[in-house]
Amino acid sequence: MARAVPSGAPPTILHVAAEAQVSKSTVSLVLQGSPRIPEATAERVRAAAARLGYVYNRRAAELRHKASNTIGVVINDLMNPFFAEVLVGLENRLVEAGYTVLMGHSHENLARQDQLLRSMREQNAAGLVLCPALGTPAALPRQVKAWGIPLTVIVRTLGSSGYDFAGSANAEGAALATRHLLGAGHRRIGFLGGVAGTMHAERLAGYRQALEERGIGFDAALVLQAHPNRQGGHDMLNALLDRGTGATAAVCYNDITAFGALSALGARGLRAGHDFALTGFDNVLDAAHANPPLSTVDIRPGELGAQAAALLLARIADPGLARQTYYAAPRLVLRQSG
Amino acid sequence: MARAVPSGAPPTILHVAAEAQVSKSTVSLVLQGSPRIPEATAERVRAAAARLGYVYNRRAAELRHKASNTIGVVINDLMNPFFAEVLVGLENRLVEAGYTVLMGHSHENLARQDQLLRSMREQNAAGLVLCPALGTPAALPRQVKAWGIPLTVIVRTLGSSGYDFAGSANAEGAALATRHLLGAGHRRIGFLGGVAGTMHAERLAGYRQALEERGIGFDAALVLQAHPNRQGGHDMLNALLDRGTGATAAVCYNDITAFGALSALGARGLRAGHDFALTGFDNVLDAAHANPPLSTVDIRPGELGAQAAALLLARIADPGLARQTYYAAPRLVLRQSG
DNA sequence: CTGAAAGCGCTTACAG
DNA sequence: CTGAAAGCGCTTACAG
Repeated sequence: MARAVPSGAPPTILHVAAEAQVSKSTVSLVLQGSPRIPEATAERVRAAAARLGYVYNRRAAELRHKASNTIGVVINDLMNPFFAEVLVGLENRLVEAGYTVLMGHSHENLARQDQLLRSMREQNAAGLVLCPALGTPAALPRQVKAWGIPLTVIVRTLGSSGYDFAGSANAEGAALATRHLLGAGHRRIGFLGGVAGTMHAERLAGYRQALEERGIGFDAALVLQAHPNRQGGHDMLNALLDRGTGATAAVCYNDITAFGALSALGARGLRAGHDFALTGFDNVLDAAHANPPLSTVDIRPGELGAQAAALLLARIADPGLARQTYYAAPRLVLRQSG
Repeated sequence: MARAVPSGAPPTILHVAAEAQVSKSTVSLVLQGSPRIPEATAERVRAAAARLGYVYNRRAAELRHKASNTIGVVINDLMNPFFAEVLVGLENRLVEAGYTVLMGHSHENLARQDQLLRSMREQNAAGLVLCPALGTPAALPRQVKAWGIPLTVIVRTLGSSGYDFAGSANAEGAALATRHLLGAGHRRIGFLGGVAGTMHAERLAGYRQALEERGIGFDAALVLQAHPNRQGGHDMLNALLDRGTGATAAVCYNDITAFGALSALGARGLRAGHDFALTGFDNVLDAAHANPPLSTVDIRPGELGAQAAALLLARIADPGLARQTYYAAPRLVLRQSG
């Protein structure tokens, strides 16, 4: 049925109008689903559009309409499954709401992050979601606000106000994990942490608080820091054991750090949950099938992404809203590792 | 220094032209970096633009210019780190080339995939890269071609011609892994496979071929199938052992399947590389820090993504090109699991 | 209920 | 080397 377009160029609403014998205004109205057009006319227009293989030109519409159905999201590290899960939850909600998503990966690189944000601005994004790269200046949200683009910051904070935020209750989560280990009888518990600019300080504070509740002194020798990835977790666990700290358990900064620690334990012929106890943070999909399955603090990464999308959508709908935040309530998931 | 825009509306090239005392054509030319404008004038224009906080409106430019600097990529399953790594490689190359990427996640859902592709078309994407959801009709590339949009298919094939493709040499890779296990003395080797529509058949063929080279009969009881994820790998390994097939090793469809198998082994008190040998396929980042570290077939996921981007960019530059393909050459990476 | 006209912010020949 | 004019494909008042 597809008929060749007269000139070979893609058909526009003008062609559709001619085909359906109406004016182009009518076509435009039909395309927008306006109730002002009687169903019979609308049907004729839609049939004509289908016959010509017409494709709506969203950029033209947006230029005229001064709207945008595009949302930009820039993520710092997709190599961490936590962020991949957050992104999927985010994308899903945004697509359901009729948006299309511009995605960028900063690789924790500030220059790249800037480039990405700037190009999304040129693309006229209706909103931006940012998981800030390490070292992102706290003034960034203000800058984006000055651009007139709604912004939701996720996971990592950037100062304590001036932007909508979706993340997790970090101190509370780490305290949960620590209390669990304490309850299992451990007294020398390591903290395999992250680096400055991440949620390291908050999670460490939760660990400390749980210790204090039990009247157990804080021992800095039990706290390690590294880039919170598999290699970092691997190295920190080895350092913890090599240091002779007498640790029998460790709270890990996040799940992938714990995976690295699991691997280091295995290489030493030790089995988590038996010879040493380990907890993670995030509850990524992989945690359930780690070897052994990882006990962790569940903050539902996908849901976190979906909530971030919801905050942004609400802000776009009503820019006057008060500051919005979402903090995932942590829940301990016990498996075999500790 | 930022000066308020007269009317409160964002400045356009007209404002910049007025500010710099030139015509808007000149501004446009300067913005495009045309050599026709003398440096002194260009500098004046750039200064004026900066003063006004001017932002280039790419949609308007593209509408007029009939170009697009946007590329759509739709991925079937970001929960598999393999695809996340491919996406990162892809995105990186595309951004370096000056494009901005529209990203969609199909979740292996055909209707969603269609919706995503359609909306990227409306956004006027300059090109598309697709990792097809399970069950994608082989006619899809033809359809996209009819839209006039360059397409690169990745990882999974869709018929054997009519589109550019970036993937891996699957039979060869699986044969490599199988030969290694054979060389280590294993004779009863399981194949923990995927499902139809994935690369299952190709990888199984490689496994079979390696067996035949050694004159070892193919035993269907050693071949299992499941969704190629952690749970699938976990279940297949248990089934393989419960079946009493006498298997002492297994070639896994991909790395995450192997991770699931590693977990199942651990739950049985068995250690891969010692009590049972296991190989993966992909060499995702996690493989190096699995417990124990996973021997696998490296197909360099990030590079695969970058190559896919290169194919698409070449096709955009010259639509007349002959069919292009990239098959990652598999390389065996030996670690502790087998 | 539908049409003619203006205009969104750019680029691109075409003059001069 | 720079300016005036037309136009990309839409939407939006405004008439009728």
